Formats: sequence, structure tokens, C-alpha cells
Amino acid sequence: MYQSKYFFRTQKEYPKDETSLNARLLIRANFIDKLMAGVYSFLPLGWRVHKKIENIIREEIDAIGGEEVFLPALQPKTIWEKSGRWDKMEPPLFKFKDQHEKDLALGSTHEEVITDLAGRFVNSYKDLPLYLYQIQNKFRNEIRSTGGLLRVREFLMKDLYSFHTSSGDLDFYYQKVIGAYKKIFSRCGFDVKIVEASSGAIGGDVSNEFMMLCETGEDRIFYCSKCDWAINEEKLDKKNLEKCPECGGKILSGRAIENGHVFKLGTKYSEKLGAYFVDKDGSRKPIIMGCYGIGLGRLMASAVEAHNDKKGIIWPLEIAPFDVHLLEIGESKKSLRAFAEKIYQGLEKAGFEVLYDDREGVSAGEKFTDADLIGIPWRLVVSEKTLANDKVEIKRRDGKEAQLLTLEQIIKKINKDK
RNA sequence: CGGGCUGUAGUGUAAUGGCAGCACGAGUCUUUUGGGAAGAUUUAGCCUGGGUUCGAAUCCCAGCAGCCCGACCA
Repeated sequence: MYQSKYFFRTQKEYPKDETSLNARLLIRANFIDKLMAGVYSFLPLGWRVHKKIENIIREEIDAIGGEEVFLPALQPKTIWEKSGRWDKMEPPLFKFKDQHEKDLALGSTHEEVITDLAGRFVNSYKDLPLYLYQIQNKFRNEIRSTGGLLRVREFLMKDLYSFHTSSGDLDFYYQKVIGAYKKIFSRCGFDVKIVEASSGAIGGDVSNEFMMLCETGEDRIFYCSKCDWAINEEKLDKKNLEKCPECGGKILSGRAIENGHVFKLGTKYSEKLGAYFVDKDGSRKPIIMGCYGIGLGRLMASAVEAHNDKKGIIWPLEIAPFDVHLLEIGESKKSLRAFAEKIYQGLEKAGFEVLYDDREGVSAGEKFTDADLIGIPWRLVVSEKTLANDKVEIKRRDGKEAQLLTLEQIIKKINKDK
């Protein structure tokens, strides 16, 4: 990608109103643009990151048998009345009337739609288990949007719903999803603590949240300094603990961002929306359900919160907008331009995604500053100096030392790191 | 929704009751080119509505908008 033709422009200053780190960095570096509180446009750079997160999630959910669907955001009042949530969910439900005075809502979650769908599809135990998911826009009339991309009113969510004949089968799949979630978060570049949580408006008996420790987070969690045990603050008062119940270790606390939430729903929705199946013994039973959500923009925000320095963002390798940022430094001369072009083509041919800063009349300092701010993992520089040796300077965004290498050496080096 | 803070060119700021100014950006020209270059020139603004006043960006009221704290959530 030629940067001179790319739709993006960094800002020299941080936005004056924003205090959350992810908003300050993502807006200044031009990954996102705010339309109003809690509603953002994703610009080309930001959308690339978002799509990478989306693809990681898709791969991991496909790997545990998920089948992707796409459900409507526009939903009738009738199914929400069946579940009993038409009044209970306002907010966050956005409600309005169409021109025939029919009551509609914009989906804030999809238990109603998916249960209705599954109920009409599933006849007997032979149709189960069933794992359906989507990556789709949710609308939430939040009382307050906060923290940049952390709490917004319109966002893409991966929501997976599972349907089972027994609670044992649900338990088994629930653990599989937790395994998939761990992989997703680790590929996005951050660690999570899995905590017991309360189920809120979604309901169900058991739920777990995936928390990333971070001061910008809206939650407070308590966790063991030695083992994996952790719990949400809202659940702690009931237990009043001083030591870890698992290993006796010291308990620590910290703020955290909720990056995912999984629920054992049981039969709450299937009973209300009439989703039943006929079991082996001929009896009619409600389908046992689980649901599992991840907010994509929130993962993007979490990655930024976890990986940055004074100069800007440091993207984890798998979700970086590009693999390589190639800077052409110095007075524009044909020989240098041809050399940079050769390196650019060579890198693309080797399968890397390259942002090539070919802008003319932009000072070296400005290019370096922009590169640090944007945070692409590998920075390559070509200039008269490097051209003289037929080499390219390479530096990792999070590294200190730069090296002069040939194109072949660089390709090897980057591949080794992948 | 309750509480707090804040609204001045595209961005960041100054003027605090008396001529809206500066820097960056953007356009044109010249000179520059390894850590946000220099000169010349052009461009562009007081959130909206009311009130007080001889006079309001400034004081008052209302509205709108943004951020932060609380409750809710991915």
C-alpha cells in the first residue's frame, strides 16, 4: 500500500477531550473517527486491525464446530415479548415504530432470534448438538458510553449459541469454548483471567468472564497471585475471602476489561420461545443452551491499552494493520525511489503486508514519528545511506537496535518471528 | 438518569466586559530532507437561542454536544 495514496492522516496532538488511552491513540493515529459518543467509524487502518481480529475469532470458533450465520439487527417486538425482555431490556434496547406503527427494536443481543430459529429447525435429539454463531452489529442504548472503544452503542460482536440435549453435553462444550477463547485472546496479544461472574440480563445459572487486567477497565476483579483462580468483585462479597480457595495463595485485586463473557443459559430461552426436541425415549424436552460473546472493538481497545509506549501503539504481530512499514527517507531521487520500489515489491512478493511511506516533501522526523505512532511491528528504512550498501535498515517497533540487512535476510528474519 | 468538568479556524491554544490573535495543518512559489524544516503568500473560527449591558467569545438562563464519576455491559 502506497502511503501517499492511503486514506489516513495522523494528528499532531492528542484529542483534547479523550482521557482513555485507547481513544487517544486510536483517534490520533487515525484508526478510528468519532461520529458521536459511543459511535465510531473505522478508517482503513483501523478496519484492517478489526478484520484481523474478526478472522482470528472466526478461525477459532470454526475450529470448535461453529457454523456461521448472519441474523437481522432489525427485530419485531413479538419475540422479545415471548422471552419477557421487551420491558426488561430497556435500556439497552433501542426501540422505535415503523410507518405502520409496528413496534421494532435493534438487536442488542440475539438469544430471541436464534432460539426462535433453532426451535423451528430442531425436531429431535438427532439434530443436536448445534453450534451457531455470527459476527454482527449490536446496538445498545447505553446509559453512558465510555473509554473510547470500550463501551460503545454500535459494535460488532461475535455471538455463539450452542444447543444441547443434556447439561452434561453443555458443560463439555462450554469448556471447549473457554479453550477457544483463550486462544483468541492470546493471538490478539493479551492475557486474560477467567472469573466467575453474575449473569445479568442474559440470565442462566453459570457464567464466566474473560478479564484483562488494565487500569482503564470498568470492573474490579480479585485473583490469586499463585494459581489461575479469579473472581469478579460483584461475586466476592458473598464469599468474603482472605486466601485463595484453590491453593491458599495471596489474593490480589485490580481493574480489568471484560473481553468476553460466556453463559450456561439452560432452558431459560428455549422454554419461553418454544424450542423443544424429542429425546430418545420419546419425551418432549426444552433444548439446553449456552451463549458466548466477544466484542471485537473492545479487543482492539484492549490490545492498544496493553501494548503502547510514549511514542504510540505497538501492535501485536497477529493483529497489526500491516506487517511492515517501509519508509523512504531523504531527498526524492530516482535511484532511491527505484530501490525502495524494489524492496516494496520484494516484500509483497514474499507475502508480507507492507505500508510503503512514499510521501514526498515529508521530513524524516515526521515519517519516523508517524511510524512509531501507528505501531506496525517492523520498520524498514531505505535512504541514500542504505542504498549505498544495497541494504535496508530494519528495526522492530518494540526493539532498540536497528540492523542493516539485505532484502533476503530481512525476509528470513521476519518469517522467523511469525 | 443523578453528579462534576468543558465547548474559540481542520487540530491545539490565547484574549475573561472594549479591534478575535498565535502555532500547526491545508493551497501556491522558492529553498530544504535520518527524528514533527525555513521564507513569502493565501485559506479558515467564538456550539445554538434568549437575556443583562453603551458594548458579550467573556456575565446570566435555556438548549445542544463532548469527557469523567456512579448504575449497566462485550
